Amino acid sequence: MSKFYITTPIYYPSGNPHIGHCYTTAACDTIARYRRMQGHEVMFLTGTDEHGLKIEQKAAEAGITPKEYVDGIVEIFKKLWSYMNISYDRYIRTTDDYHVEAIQKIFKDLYDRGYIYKGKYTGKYCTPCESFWTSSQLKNGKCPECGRDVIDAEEEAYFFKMSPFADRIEDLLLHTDYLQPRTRAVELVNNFIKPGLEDLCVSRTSFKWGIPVPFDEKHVVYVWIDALSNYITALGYDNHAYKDFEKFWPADVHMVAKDIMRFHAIIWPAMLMALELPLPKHLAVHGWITFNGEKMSKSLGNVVDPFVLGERYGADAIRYHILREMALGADSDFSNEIMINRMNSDLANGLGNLVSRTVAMADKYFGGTLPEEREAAPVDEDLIRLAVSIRDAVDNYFDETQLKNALIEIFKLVDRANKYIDETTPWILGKDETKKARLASVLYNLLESIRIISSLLYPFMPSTMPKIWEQIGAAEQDVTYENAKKFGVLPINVTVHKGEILFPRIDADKEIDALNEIIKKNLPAEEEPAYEPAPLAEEISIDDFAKVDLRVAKVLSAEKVKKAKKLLCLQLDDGMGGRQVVSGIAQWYTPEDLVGKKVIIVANLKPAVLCGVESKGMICAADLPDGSVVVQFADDSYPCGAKLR
RNA sequence: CGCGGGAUGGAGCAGCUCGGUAGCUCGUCGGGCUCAUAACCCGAAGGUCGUUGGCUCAAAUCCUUCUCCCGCAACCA
Repeated sequence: MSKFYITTPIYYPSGNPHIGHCYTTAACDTIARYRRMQGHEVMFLTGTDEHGLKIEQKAAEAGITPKEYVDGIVEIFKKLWSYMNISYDRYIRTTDDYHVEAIQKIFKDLYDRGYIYKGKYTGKYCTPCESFWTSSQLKNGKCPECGRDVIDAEEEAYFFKMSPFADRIEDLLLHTDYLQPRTRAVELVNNFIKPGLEDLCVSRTSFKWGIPVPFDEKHVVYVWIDALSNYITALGYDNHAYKDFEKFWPADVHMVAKDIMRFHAIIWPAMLMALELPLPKHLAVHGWITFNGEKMSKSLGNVVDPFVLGERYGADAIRYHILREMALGADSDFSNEIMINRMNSDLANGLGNLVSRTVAMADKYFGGTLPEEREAAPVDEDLIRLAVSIRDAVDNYFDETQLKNALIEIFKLVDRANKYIDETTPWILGKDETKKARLASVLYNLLESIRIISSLLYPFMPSTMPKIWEQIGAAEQDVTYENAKKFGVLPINVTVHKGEILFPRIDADKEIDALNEIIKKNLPAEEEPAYEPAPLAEEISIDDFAKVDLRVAKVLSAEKVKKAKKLLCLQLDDGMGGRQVVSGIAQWYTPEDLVGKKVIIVANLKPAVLCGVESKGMICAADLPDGSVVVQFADDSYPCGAKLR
């Protein structure tokens, strides 16, 4: 028996799971179930990445220990997975003892091999938050957490050498089918490999909630090694908790969302190369689920609670919707309208109704049990031909991780079967005693089509398909992968059982109203985030202030900086010969808005180069609560160059 | 000229690798049917396949110009 190892990322439990987590996990679950059906020995791994500063802070806010905090959220993740029928084989938590032990060994191993060395990490540091930020994380040059000033600082840290692996990674991305879809390979290579791979900072001293570096206890292992290694520690690599490493490694598929593609496309292979381990076969990257076109986020107030959706429509309907809607690589928009349309047209009108009408007719005309007499007709052939061909097509799509297309393929048979009913008009046959044999054939062919459909659909909707099997009188041995390619599997005198409606039709208008109601109610966002002015900066003396030279200047001309989204380049008359200033206000002001107006500038600011354009000074403007910026215009009567104090 | 992706009937997408009747889902309109969850089936309307030029007997498909969108990178001094 061949093996198949598939993983979700390990999720960061700094908040409750949302529909995006559901997508990745449901997709992996579907693949895992399909592979099991095919007879592979499957290892399906998911878990949580539980260390780091953010967890430490969240726990502190809640007044509990980090472990207590993550325990609570992990509970919710597991509950959701059980609710969504996720058949994971193993759940790894980075706080598990065996993982901690293994990470320490791996870190030491990499150090001994010479790939990890001690160095200095420099960055922008916010003292009150005790956090380092990269300059791109800063907001308006200030700490993104608290809005206060940051200082240049450095801390001692361990680094992982990336450069030795650059060539091999480039080859992996460009010349193998590791990355699925391949569209982003060139982008990764151009942006990260060609400019030179920077060594990776793999330890921190600025927070405590992590795995201590074994030979230098004031450091904790930073996320890369801690989290990415889960894919091997969960199999027992460098630990004694499990013994499956030899059997399951390398992974067949790591599935991730595009935001963490880079780590899995570059860092993870580099680590494995350093450890001299085989590389995973595929990295399947999917897009984000957007909500009414916007990226899902709590602050936008559009998080759809999977528990709420599941309660209303059932886990299978949600699984179907997200798997049917999402294509590998691309984002897909999630809205209540799209979701309800999909569930109504495919599940209720298409599949559900097909089962319902077929079973109802068998019941009505034959009391539930088909007679053994048969009469074939040419019109049957097309249906049967399609029915036995579906499995191969689905196989191919699974090999390419194209679950959406697999579903489309299966539903072609649903449509074909519904059409077959019209072609054969069983309700007319039913009125003619001499047509009983023909009628039995028609119904049998329909039941067989449904059997094949439901067998192949089982990995997608594992709780509803058994209900269909019950209704069409299929036994467990009838709905195997093997039989999904055969026609004529059900007993000739099969007995159907009328059952509940599988997918109730949803009243779209009412339902959308109801959902909007719920969204509104669930959002504490109603507490209009009162405008919180940024915290007061540190007190300064009059001498400090005297260092700042504020001047009035007139905008002579302005133009957008090419290649920059936010920057305007302004030529100013500062009464001192003129100067050029670049300002990040292009989103809120056009050049015409500014020309001729007078502004206040910080005139003695050290010049800097932004996007290749020199800027001498900065324009004074106010930050608004919604993130926009308002320029402080000066009265036209002020002379250019006038000094403010 | 930073890198990459995209622009196809009202909406959302496929087709483009390897040129040759423009297809699917939803929506709209008309018809059929009555077994079924007001479901199902058939038909119709609706597209100069973003723009310019080119190669070709023939271009949505190959090359070129431009415009606009979206990622990534850079940037609110």
